[in-house]
Amino acid sequence: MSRYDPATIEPKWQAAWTEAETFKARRTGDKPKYYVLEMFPYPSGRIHIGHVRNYTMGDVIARYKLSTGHNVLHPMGFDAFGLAAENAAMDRGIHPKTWTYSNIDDMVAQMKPLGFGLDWSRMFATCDPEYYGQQQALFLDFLEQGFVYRKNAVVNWDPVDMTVLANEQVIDGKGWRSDAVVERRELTQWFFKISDMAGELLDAIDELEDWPAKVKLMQANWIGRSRGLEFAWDLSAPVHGFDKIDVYTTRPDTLMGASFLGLSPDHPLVKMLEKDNAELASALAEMRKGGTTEEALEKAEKLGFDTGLTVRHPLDPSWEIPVWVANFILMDYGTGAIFACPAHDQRDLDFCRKYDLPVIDTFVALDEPAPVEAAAFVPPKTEKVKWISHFAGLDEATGQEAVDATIDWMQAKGLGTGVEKFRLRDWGLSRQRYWGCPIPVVHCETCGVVPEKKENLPIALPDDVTFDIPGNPLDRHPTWRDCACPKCGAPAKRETDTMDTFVDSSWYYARFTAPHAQTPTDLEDAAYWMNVDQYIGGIEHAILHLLYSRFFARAMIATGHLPQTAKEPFNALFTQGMVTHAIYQTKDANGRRVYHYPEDVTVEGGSARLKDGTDVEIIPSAKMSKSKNNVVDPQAIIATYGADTARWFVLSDSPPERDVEWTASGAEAAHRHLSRVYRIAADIAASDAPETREDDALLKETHKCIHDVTMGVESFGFNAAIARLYAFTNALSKSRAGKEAKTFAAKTLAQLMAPMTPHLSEEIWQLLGGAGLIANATWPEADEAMLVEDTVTLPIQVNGKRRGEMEVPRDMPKEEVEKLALAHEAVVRALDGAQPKKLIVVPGRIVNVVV
RNA sequence: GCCCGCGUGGUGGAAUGGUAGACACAGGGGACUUAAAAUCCCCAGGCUUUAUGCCGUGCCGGUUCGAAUCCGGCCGCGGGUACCA
Repeated sequence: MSRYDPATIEPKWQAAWTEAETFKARRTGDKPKYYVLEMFPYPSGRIHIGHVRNYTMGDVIARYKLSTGHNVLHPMGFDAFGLAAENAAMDRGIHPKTWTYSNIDDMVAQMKPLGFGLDWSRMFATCDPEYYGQQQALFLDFLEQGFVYRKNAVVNWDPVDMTVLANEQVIDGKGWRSDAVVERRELTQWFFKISDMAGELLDAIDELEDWPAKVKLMQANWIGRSRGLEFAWDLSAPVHGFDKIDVYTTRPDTLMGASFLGLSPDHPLVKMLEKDNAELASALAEMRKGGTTEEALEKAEKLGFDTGLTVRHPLDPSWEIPVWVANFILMDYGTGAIFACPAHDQRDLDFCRKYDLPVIDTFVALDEPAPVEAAAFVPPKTEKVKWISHFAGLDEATGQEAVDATIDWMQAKGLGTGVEKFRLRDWGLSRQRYWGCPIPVVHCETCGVVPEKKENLPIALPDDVTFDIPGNPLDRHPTWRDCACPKCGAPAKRETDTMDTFVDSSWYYARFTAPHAQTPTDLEDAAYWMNVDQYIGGIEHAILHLLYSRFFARAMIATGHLPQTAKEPFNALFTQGMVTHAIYQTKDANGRRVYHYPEDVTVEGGSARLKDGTDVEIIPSAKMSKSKNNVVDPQAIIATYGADTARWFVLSDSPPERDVEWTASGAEAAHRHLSRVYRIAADIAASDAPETREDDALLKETHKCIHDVTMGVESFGFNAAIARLYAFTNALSKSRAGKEAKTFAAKTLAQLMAPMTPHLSEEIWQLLGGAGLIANATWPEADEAMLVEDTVTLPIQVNGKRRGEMEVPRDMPKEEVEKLALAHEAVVRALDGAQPKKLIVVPGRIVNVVV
């Protein structure tokens, strides 16, 4: 008898699927469609075990849906623009294009042996001119529709390298290469008007029924709807044409606690003041140091500068408060100006203590009415508090009631306007980099900013660029910028900014429905295949990628590139966990970290050392990263055990949504199990056992297994489904049923395993005389009548603790269960002649006696 | 800092208000074998006075007849934080 030999069978069945075009997506009228999509990978060059896990999950769904009678679309592509290619160019002198396409070739070559049921004919990379040319066409349509505009925005500026840095290139406020302190500098940049859709994007979250609640919550918080009051403070004396300052506050009820008026360093008034105030200018320079991330801004030391100006309190013109510039006030949110109420905001309080500004209580706790000292009093908005003196006449009210009453009161007096605002900012899409999609506009001296003509698309990246000096090579290219103005024909200059790579990934799902169409999409194909029925990806994309995609779908509908029904492009979302692996690190003579490969480290009982005996520090459960040398390469596992073992193992032990720590030992065991399944099937094929009394029991087991595994696959409970398959394999192995019953059981087992271990399943299917490819076979259906047991084991609790159990008919009436339970030895002993205080019977589940 | 998760035996995990530890890994014991590998069978949360016992799901408290599960507060870890993708 032959042994399980994946090296032979895996290429054989892959060839058979290719030959039969099993996974080619087809549009036919007789079947429902199903579109399953995994977030496409960045072509780093090597697939890692996390990719294997991610794509295996998608493949399980795709193959399952194929066998339940769907036309399945399951495509693959590459998110191929981005920083890493430029870094490779700088570090190793390889052209980004060469590097990227060679990485794509390598990754495809590594993915194909895994036997994923993908329609490879639809593959594309976002750096293909065919793709980004259509993206440029989309951009032009968005521009025409008013979804795109230009404005100033801050970037990380490296003053030594004279270049813009990405946030990840800013380390502790310094440039990663130059080590210079980074500054925030303003540039004119392109923006998508996503904020116009903030309310719609927020409200529509409720429609996303099959999205994880945590993702919906994260998006809702990110969009951040708030209701507040916008009102003006009159300057005591007008300056630079300003006679008042508009502020927005979500806590207008604390207006009587105003201590100072704060301006963002980027506020227009501050920019005017800066011009003739050297002291202010130098304070602002200090405030503008450091990166642009929200985290950096939040954690930065709170700095202030007294402008010397004062404003009049809107409710009492004789009350004047000072105007300060404060670095924690964001120009992007509200009006870029606030009033501070230190008694009820910790950040304001810290600021006021630092700069010796007054702290005025406006409300106190009902139970402990103490004035604010070191900690601001910030109760939940739903908690009732006592107001010291409230202008709208409140005595005891919650914060929310006070806010609403204040807004009404201020509006009635004509002092302000209640407004709704969002935290969500417009999407800045300009990148001052080479390796991205060129923004298809032209700068003309007479016509200004002019959109490129569609017939000139794609505006392709030039190949002859170098990366020996920092900055954008498009900026210094001798000829690429030169062009004719599409409007007047005069010599003009191309825009040299390229698009954020999030643009590339915001519509690729739509492009997969017609990857070679001469327009961004083909409406018929899009109408057939959209929406993505199941989207699978990492939780790290919970906000940006998924929100931008939702925006893009709407903008594409508005510009006629998607049907109305594609407003929410992802019907169901599943966020899988990461595969993590310990990092092994030591420090060199200079105290710098040195990372070691797992194979160079001996781990024994929680401590690790190198071959030369050096102690190694173990950092557990870290995200796999090439630079940390902790990436597990699936190639070795596939070479040793085959793709099915790798696929089975990555699904078997952990729930798919959870992070999983990679250990090598499990792969061996997974392979032993698959060999065992093969052996069991081969034994059955070779046997001629007649039918026995055990046939029915095995048949029943088989149907229970069909039911449980189907439920598992439908609900992403892959690990539970696999545990069930282990148990069923054990049952089949021990069963003394006859050949016919066992053949049915083994063929069913092969079918239930097929989404996970497709090659082995095809082999077993063939061995046991199954017709055609198992990939095309109809998914087995459980016979409901076989799933029901006649009796159940009821646990008996006394005071909630398990004290015994009894076997009763499944449908025994409650009264009889009670009678039996009270007669149970353990209950009799516990009662000791007394009456039970309470008797709880949950039919089919449990009995609890309270004594 | 802020937002969102997660935390269960030596290990991965199961159980989503009803028998905590299914199914595996690693470990221990046995069968088969001249021997080994492979295979098959069995054991296995902790404690102790070995029982009809006690403890036990990060920590503290609460709700409930009953909590890993729900609520409140802490601790630890992870993801995101708008130019990594």
